[in-house]
Amino acid sequence: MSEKFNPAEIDGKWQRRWDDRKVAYVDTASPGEKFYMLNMFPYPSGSRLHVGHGRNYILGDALYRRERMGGRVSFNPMGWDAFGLPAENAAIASGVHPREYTMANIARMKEQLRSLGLLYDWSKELASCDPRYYKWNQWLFLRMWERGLAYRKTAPVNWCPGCRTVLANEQVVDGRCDRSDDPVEIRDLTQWFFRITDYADRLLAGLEGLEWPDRVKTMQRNWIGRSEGAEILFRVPALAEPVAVFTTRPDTLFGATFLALAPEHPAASALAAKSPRRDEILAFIERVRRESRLEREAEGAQKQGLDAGFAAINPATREEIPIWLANFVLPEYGTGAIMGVPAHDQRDFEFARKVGAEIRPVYRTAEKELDPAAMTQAETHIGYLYRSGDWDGTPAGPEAIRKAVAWVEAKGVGQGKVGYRLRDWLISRQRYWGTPIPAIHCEACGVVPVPDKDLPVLLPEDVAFRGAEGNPLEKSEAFVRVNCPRCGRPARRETDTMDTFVDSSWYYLRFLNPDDAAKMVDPARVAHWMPVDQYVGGIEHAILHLLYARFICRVLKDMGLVSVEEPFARLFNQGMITRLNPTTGKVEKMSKSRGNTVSPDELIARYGADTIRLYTLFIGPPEKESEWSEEGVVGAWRFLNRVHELCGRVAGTAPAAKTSDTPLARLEHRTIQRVTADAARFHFHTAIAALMEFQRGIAEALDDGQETPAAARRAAETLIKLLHPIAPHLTEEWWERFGHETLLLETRWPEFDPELATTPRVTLVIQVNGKVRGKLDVERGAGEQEALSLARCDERIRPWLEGKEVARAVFVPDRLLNLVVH
RNA sequence: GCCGGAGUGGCGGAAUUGGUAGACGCACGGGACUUAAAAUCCCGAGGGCCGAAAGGCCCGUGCCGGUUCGAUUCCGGCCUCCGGCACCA
Repeated sequence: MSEKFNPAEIDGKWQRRWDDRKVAYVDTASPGEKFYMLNMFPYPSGSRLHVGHGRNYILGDALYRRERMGGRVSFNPMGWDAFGLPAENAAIASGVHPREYTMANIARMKEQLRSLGLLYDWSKELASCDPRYYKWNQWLFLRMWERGLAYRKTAPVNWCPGCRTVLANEQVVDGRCDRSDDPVEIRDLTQWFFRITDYADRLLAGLEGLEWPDRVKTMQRNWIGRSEGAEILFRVPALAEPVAVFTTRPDTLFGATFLALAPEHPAASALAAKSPRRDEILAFIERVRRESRLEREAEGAQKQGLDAGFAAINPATREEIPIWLANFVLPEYGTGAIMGVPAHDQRDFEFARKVGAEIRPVYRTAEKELDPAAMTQAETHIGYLYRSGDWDGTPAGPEAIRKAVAWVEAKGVGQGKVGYRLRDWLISRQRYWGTPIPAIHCEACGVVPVPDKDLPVLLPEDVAFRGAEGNPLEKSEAFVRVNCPRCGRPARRETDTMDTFVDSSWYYLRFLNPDDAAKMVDPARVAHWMPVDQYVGGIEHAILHLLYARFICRVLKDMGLVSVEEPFARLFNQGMITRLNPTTGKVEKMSKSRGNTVSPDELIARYGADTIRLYTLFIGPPEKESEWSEEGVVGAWRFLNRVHELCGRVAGTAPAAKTSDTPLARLEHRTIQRVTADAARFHFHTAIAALMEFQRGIAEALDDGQETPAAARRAAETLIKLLHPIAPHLTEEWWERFGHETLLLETRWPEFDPELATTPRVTLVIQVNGKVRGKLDVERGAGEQEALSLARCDERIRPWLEGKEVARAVFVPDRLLNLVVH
């Protein structure tokens, strides 16, 4: 009957036209109300995109087109997070250079994005593996080094044997490498760090004002892990220096019956040196250090301890307490030493029970005292203090803690302190495909920064990958051999490269001046365009990328280059797309490794980009995970064809000039209202439902002869405008066939008349005692008296009122009348 | 253990501030068109009970209770699932 539309023809035609006219180009120096839309820039992976990947780009493009039609100068750039291990691993496996591999992937991915009708300002395209980009990583590194924010230290760090590199804490998940899944080992290595801990409080405070999903903010809060407490000094007669412990419960100080050191603590080896059991102690230290993080932090891991044979003095009781070395004390948190209060801390309790340390309660209730021998667990929050000198009688809580902090400060044995779980960001990697760290090791001068004039430090391209062990940079003599910039004598270049999360921590700024050879960021453009108004990307970056970007943005602000603390005002995390896996019979995340992916290419070939876009947006609320269904795609295809057919029916008529008060006009205005509101909260699935009703309404009005073709044509033009962000190709095509010379994308979003967005008559629900007993069709604005008399006369209502007395009537205008009867 | 989120037909989901629960779509059933099929269009449908039918009644948004004329929505107590953190002192 009706011709289907031909997506192959229409898609290509409009994609070419958008390209030719450079419709997405934005002069970032130009004024005007701005909207900065940004999708997290992708890693150009070797595998093709599947429809699960498409969701966040499609959503981003729909938002971009919608905002743009709203009249704001909208910027939607795209780039490539192009450094990283997979390219290097591919090089090792196949011999093809990471650059060649990456560039081929970029070209292919770009074509895939284009085939979905996604509009980006490609004139701003950047790739982090481009020396014009990574030069500024190096420049930033040097500035941070000058400010003491980049530094080198020897520390126990996470080593992934599979990736043959160190990892940041954020990249270790359950003791395993988040990329290769290998168990992570702890090694003592000298590495480069960024001092993110200096920004812990600011990173925490900034979360308050962000329009981000609560779960992401919570995850960041937990990761920063702020806790208030005190640092308390314990004198150790055998050592010159006292040992400091960090505790959140200084109020339990009188109950501290032992001191426990992480085996990595300097005092541990110092004591070993003085001990007759030196070898035994050193062996214990060595054994714990060799445990992987996985073993040491595993759930239910056994607490192990060794009595060092020395005493410390509890500053409150002045009694001698034993010093233990314990595997559950973590070297990186607090001071690496704790005071053990077994009566009131569960971990200390378990340890005390295991090694036989004293359990001394300092809290009791009025009714009873705790009996150490009978306790089965620590009591962390009970009663009031006793056996605690002047603090006796203070109830457990903040007051007790305040008293204790004041006391240790007055006695000079400690001070109030805030502890963080957050550790400094380890940024060096022992791999090739990343930004070279601009440092030079000179025997005479030490570690010397590369002078700015020598930037960028280029990655050497002629290195061998196949069969190579370790970092190929180390074997590149041309790269390593350099003269010291300070003394001029032969020196060695640093061969570590930067974590790729350095690249992604500031790329959103570089889109504003990607070709600027003179400076990293352009403060004037940043002042106009930042923050990003809408950031869209996956939840997997909740901590890593988003925390680092917030950190670096603050560093740049402190350098006077950036005007904002927070780079991303609003964040949206799209939900995963899942699909029934035919092999396992389970609904799983769509992924290549699970073998349940759907390729957009075949679907585009069959149904066109608009169908895929529409279905992807229709599948469910975008923040939730949604299951892909092959059959569902057909529904989207049918709808677009109904739109196509409708447009064909009205194309021959000129549109009616004005909206008059007709049912169709009212439907039109109500649809504009609904779609506008739904799009504002990204709920395109309900917007599409409204558009489906609208399409049907227009078609029916035309079929019934209720409306003139001119009025239907008018309505159809509104329909395709509202549909444009979702299905841009078909709607542009009809806009042109309707005789318009402008692009639909460049028209204004329709506005609705609030008066017309309502209906003149409404259904008034009649309830009796809260149950629906009838419905009345009444004029909008009908009064209570009128409704009441209509209800009393209604045949369906009357039986429910007979012989009863209406005690009360609840009337909600235009909605319901509830009669309460007895 | 702590934090965050979710639970509605056969399925995806809707119901913006408490006011007709199930919009829209998929799948399904029936019909129209067709020689036939595909495609398309129209109609139907939460469950149970009564009725020849028109229609009517009861139940129903994870469970139990509360507030209210009225609760998917608010409050209290649970259950289940998903995600994050967790020997962080």
